[in-house]
Amino acid sequence: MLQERLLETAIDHFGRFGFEGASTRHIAQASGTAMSSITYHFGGKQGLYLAAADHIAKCLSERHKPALEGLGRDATADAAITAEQATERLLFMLDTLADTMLHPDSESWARFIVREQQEPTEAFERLYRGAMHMLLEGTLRLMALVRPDMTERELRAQAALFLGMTLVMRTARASVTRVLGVETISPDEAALLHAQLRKSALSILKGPSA
Amino acid sequence: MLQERLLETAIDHFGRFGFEGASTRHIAQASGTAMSSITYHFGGKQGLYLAAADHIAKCLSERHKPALEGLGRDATADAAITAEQATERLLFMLDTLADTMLHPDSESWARFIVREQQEPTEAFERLYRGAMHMLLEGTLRLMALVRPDMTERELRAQAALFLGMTLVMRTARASVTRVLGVETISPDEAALLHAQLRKSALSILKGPSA
DNA sequence: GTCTATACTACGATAGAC
DNA sequence: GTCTATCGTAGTATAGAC
Repeated sequence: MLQERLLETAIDHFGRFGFEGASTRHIAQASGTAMSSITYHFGGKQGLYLAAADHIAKCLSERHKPALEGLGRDATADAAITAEQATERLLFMLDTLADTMLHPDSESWARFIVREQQEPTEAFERLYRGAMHMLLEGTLRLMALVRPDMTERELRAQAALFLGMTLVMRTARASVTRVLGVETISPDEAALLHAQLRKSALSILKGPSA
Repeated sequence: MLQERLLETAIDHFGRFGFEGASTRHIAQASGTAMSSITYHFGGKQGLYLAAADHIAKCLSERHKPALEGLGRDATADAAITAEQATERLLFMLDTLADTMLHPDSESWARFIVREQQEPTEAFERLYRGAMHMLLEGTLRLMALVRPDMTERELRAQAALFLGMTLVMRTARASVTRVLGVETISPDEAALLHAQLRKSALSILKGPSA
């Protein structure tokens, strides 16, 4: 499908070269079509950019659906979850997120998203509403069940730090490979990062061992 | 000084628009000079880009000098540090790094660096050698003193996660402000993030409370 | 729907005046 | 050292053929 092909090429090019640096000519050529197809299907460069953001949001939310299943539909359902269950679900969600960050697919998404994080445009709004919001609020709900002693503010700050521990595997990939002393992240290193993330999250969730 | 002005404008523009998207014309104009000054002083667009990376590395390493003082000069000096002292120094280093991430100066640096992390070029090499290497290896040295039970591999993975918890304040700023429910990070939110980072780091360093 | 052809603007590099 | 002027290339958008 031509539109799909254009979208995926667009995500790659916009992520690599930025909005201004990317060229509709190159995107069209790499998708095996003429530049004017972009005008026809997406209305222009800007339209293609926003459509690319929507596409990423859809892929991301698809990927994390299992980890969010049945969460936040209503307060009574959430209240039935025990602290132990919430902890296990939280670890599963972090695992899923880490999987995404270590998965090759996320490379082009990340380049796109990271740019939007630094200099948010309307595309970030679409990414947030389309995928991130669900993920963050789900995490918060679970954290509140595990740590009823923490204030809402503390929970939100901690959620940001949890996010950082997983995002770093993608957003600072070059530094992570250096500190691990490897060229690329092999399944071995992926397992190591997963395990260390799990241990750290558990330590944090259990709180300071007075 | 013209060169300094050009460098700072260059960091801002390259960070915002990427290497291809940035325009030497605009950089020169915003610095109040002619485009050919860039050719004269830096040899061209590429030369300016690399000089910008060096400039960031210098600023970064200057900023974290106090936290790294007297570390890693020789093994005997490090061995004299107790676990408690090492913990305190590690927390101080994380605090300093978080300060940098929350400081306005790091906004333009971050845009530049984050691009290089995704798609490393020679500029990343300069950033790493000029600043990041020192910081990461110093962190590792201290972590090894606090947790002699952890393997080298585990320590390195954990260092990456620590890095993530601080970097997120800058690299995913747009998401962090959303999850905190604020427009910008005020001193209040900065203090909250600092405190939560400290608590989390301590929990991780103490290990699972069996 | 998809292509080619074209209009217009902006890019980086460089030569030469001062 | 810093400027203006110019060259060749490449960008987006658009009109019109098929």
